[in-house]
Amino acid sequence: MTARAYPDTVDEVVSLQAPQVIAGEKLPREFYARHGLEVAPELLGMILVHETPEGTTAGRIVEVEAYIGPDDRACHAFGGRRTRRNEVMWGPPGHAYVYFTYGMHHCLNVVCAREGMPHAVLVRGMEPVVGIELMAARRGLGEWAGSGGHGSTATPANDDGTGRDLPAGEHTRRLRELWHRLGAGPARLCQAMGITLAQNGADLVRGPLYIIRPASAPVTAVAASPRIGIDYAGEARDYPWRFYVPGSPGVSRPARTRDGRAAPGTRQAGEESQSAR
DNA sequence: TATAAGATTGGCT
DNA sequence: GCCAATCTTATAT
Repeated sequence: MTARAYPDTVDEVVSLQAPQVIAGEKLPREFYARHGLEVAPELLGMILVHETPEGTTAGRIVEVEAYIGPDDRACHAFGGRRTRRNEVMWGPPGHAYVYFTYGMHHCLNVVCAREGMPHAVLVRGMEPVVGIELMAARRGLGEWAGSGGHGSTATPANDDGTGRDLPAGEHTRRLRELWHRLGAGPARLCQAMGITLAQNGADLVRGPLYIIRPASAPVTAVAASPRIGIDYAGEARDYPWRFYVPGSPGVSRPARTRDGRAAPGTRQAGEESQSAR
């Protein structure tokens, strides 16, 4: 039983890019001014938007992780550490905490809770909604998403350059893979959205980087798992503070469970369902 | 000033 | 599955 259907046709993708999907209310300060564990799952399905001189990009958030302050060993503010890097976490809610890591990657967090209480939600995965070609260009995948070239419904990855239609299954596989490469993972997402340290501290309630509640396409299923990449965090590594939309191609990787097996609903881009189908 | 590690990704075995 | 890339940040001399 699938919780949500993912695009099988070009038309469905086009409809997902339609303006009404991003027509919605910008999330107010009060939305963010709550405990990180309360905000995190509610961010799933919301639309992250970034307006830049290059153009506007937007994506549907499908994977997040909560980092909840001085007592959370995985949190940058663990132990009450207040540094130049994490300073924004300590400020008022509704701002972007962007940090640079591994010498090349940026990660976006949404600051929650109250000023002086460093909660943040890491945005780890999205499904591209607006500006897919710009995202692809930023990610160095221009040839993947270049304008299709024929027909008014030309969309990313629907064209093999021969002018012929692709088989339906192959089409779906390519779409899932493109979406995965554009939005699955905190650093991929930032690169696609044009988010860098320049956005660190940005006010999500006032500026060109913001999150809206979509007028349609609500999330129908939420799964939880341990957070990714925090083996250093002691027993906190097992806390189920990662939230994601099962089956979405925008989810970065399978859940890690205590016994090391992949959890349900974490199929990767382009994968076919293993079970009933 | 020096050193180690990182809320990752992509390429190769 | 393993490992290099690449450099800011945090922390220890």
